[in-house]
Amino acid sequence: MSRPQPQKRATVHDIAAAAGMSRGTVSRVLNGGYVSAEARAAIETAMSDLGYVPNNAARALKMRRSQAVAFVALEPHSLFLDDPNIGSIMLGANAALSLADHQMVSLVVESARDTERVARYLSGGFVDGAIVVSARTKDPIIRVISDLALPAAFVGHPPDLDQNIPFVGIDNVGSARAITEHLVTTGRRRIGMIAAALDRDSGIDRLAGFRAALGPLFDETLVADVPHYDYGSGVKGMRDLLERDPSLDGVFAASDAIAAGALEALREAGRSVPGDVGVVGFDDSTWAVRCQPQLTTVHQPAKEIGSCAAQVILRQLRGEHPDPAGQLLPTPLVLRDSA
Amino acid sequence: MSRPQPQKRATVHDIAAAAGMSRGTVSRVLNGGYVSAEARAAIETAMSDLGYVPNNAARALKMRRSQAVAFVALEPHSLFLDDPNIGSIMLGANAALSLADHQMVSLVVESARDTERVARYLSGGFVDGAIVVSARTKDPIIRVISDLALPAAFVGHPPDLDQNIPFVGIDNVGSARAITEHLVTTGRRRIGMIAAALDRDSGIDRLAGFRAALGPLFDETLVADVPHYDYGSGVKGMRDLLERDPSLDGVFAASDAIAAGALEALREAGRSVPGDVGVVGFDDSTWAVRCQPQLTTVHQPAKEIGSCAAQVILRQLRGEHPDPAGQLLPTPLVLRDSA
DNA sequence: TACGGATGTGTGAACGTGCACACAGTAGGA
DNA sequence: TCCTACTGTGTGCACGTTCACACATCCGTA
Repeated sequence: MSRPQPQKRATVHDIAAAAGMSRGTVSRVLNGGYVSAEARAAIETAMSDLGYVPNNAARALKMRRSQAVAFVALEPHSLFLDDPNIGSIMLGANAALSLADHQMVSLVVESARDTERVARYLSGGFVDGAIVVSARTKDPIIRVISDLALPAAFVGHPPDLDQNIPFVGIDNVGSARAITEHLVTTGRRRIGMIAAALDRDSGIDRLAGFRAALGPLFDETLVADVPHYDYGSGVKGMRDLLERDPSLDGVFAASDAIAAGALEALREAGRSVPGDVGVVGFDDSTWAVRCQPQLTTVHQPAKEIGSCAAQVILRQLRGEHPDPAGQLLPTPLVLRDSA
Repeated sequence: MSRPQPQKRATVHDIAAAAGMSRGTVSRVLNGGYVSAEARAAIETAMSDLGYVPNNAARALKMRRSQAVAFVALEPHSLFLDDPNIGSIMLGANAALSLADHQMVSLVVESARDTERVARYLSGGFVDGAIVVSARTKDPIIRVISDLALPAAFVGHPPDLDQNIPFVGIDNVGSARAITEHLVTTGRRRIGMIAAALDRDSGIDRLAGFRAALGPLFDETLVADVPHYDYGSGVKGMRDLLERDPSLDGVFAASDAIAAGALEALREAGRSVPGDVGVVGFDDSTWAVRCQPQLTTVHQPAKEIGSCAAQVILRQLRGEHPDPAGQLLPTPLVLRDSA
């Protein structure tokens, strides 16, 4: 028969008894304090003999600290499958938290059921803070976090985000403007955009930057609106644009994946890149160097974003005020072959 | 000044006092039992008035159950950036756990520091079980799990895995054999393979299947050995193969990403696909439909693998014996344009 | 009337930890 | 001699929850 509780785990009591000491002394060995060399040695051998592992749940209950930070990915379906950045952001955050001896735990929110359960999890004392990625306007998770006053950091921020919740991101407006200007200065005149995710700050801002760069050249009809940052949307968006204006000679795609899809649609329409049409992307993800031709794009410092968000949390845990409420990281242009 | 503990959180005591009831009754409202309608109503209004949220740490301490299951991704650097399957496996596992009202928490192990901390986390009572992805031979995490007798499920299994730890995977040998046979039956005669990750079971088994399918046709010199399942490795591996035998007319790539890289190298060498060379991949990931031509490949049921691993854990938590120690999921061939 | 069962409620203990406190011994200085 | 400081150890309590048990009330029936 299988046993629900396989073997009783050793506790501080057991260690104390085995070493002929009291619980307090065991605790001091673990957490620092005055302990004689013999006592320490006796307790340490007892611990390794009995295979002692401290009980996090009890520690968290007593200390009100779990040494864990949540990494919440909202609506990750498209994120994990199409957006290569999320992985880098996670790894960046994990590396920074790891250095401070905190455990990063990633939570995935796909359904309403998930939302509720994750909200309970966040408020239940299992984590000391939360990094939230890709929150949408009015997400219930946001409410939970601000109600609880849980230390938090948003990666990108939805338009209606509470003012005093810090966020980390990039200057989407400025970067979009810069890369669009690259198209202009290299002689493109009929420039369109495949805009995506217009319900998120990133999508809205990239469109705004595009518009600002073009000024009077901006033409509303040359903006194709697609739902997601993925390859398929790129193919469809590009076909759409070509239909609206066959004389198009420049395209700003809201992501590298979209740009890759656009390249495909252009190839199928018999246009050469960068000869007939200049294409630029956004993200500098693995897509950028896989494409033929390789993409000129905006480098998004995903790893740094992750580690920066982690720092924001750690500062709050130390009781410091998160200095700049919002933090924007630099995004250099990467010039390759597509424009 | 910032306050370390923002506001005192309401406890069952506070709720009981506010509702004029005892803690026991509050607990019964939460967990079921005999409660009168009035008492229930009073307690429920008190709970929403005070914004009560149960403390998971206390519950976990008392119950010895956290209702959380870890999803441990070992050496995820390449996983998250190159392997599109890991995301689907995660989402599949999360969906299944979600249905059973369990929280999936993903842990990332990149460094030795991570290994130790994750081991502590797993043994500390914050999770009831663990799904382990992509374990390598002799990973310390494996030892921790079997020492603790923590309910576990491996996705794929390293060659030296303890016999009684259940795993979920696919029949890499059989699938590789089947897809290679497709090359043979469509008339290819000089068939090479780009083999990857020969330190993992998946890599070893795919090579074995390839060899078995070819029988006497197998030629040791037509196997290019690359370290990872990624695009860049595909490009390099294909160049290598073409150099070894320019008359090659078929290639089995150990992953779709590798196949995509191979297509690139073939294009650069002026070979047509599938005209001159037939190419087949493995995974049926998003790569497969992005390529030109689209890939004939082996469908890997990533989502099902995840949910199956979750089921294995849930069964163990119910005290059932994990019925089949190892479970292999079917992998249909997907015929597209590349061979 | 008395009894057993169903329904409803309160109380004490325990989960495993860390910390405040109490206590004991030693040493140095006024 | 007394006071203080430092080192080393043991004890009680609290963190917030759940569960077993005790108690209380009501009903139907013997």
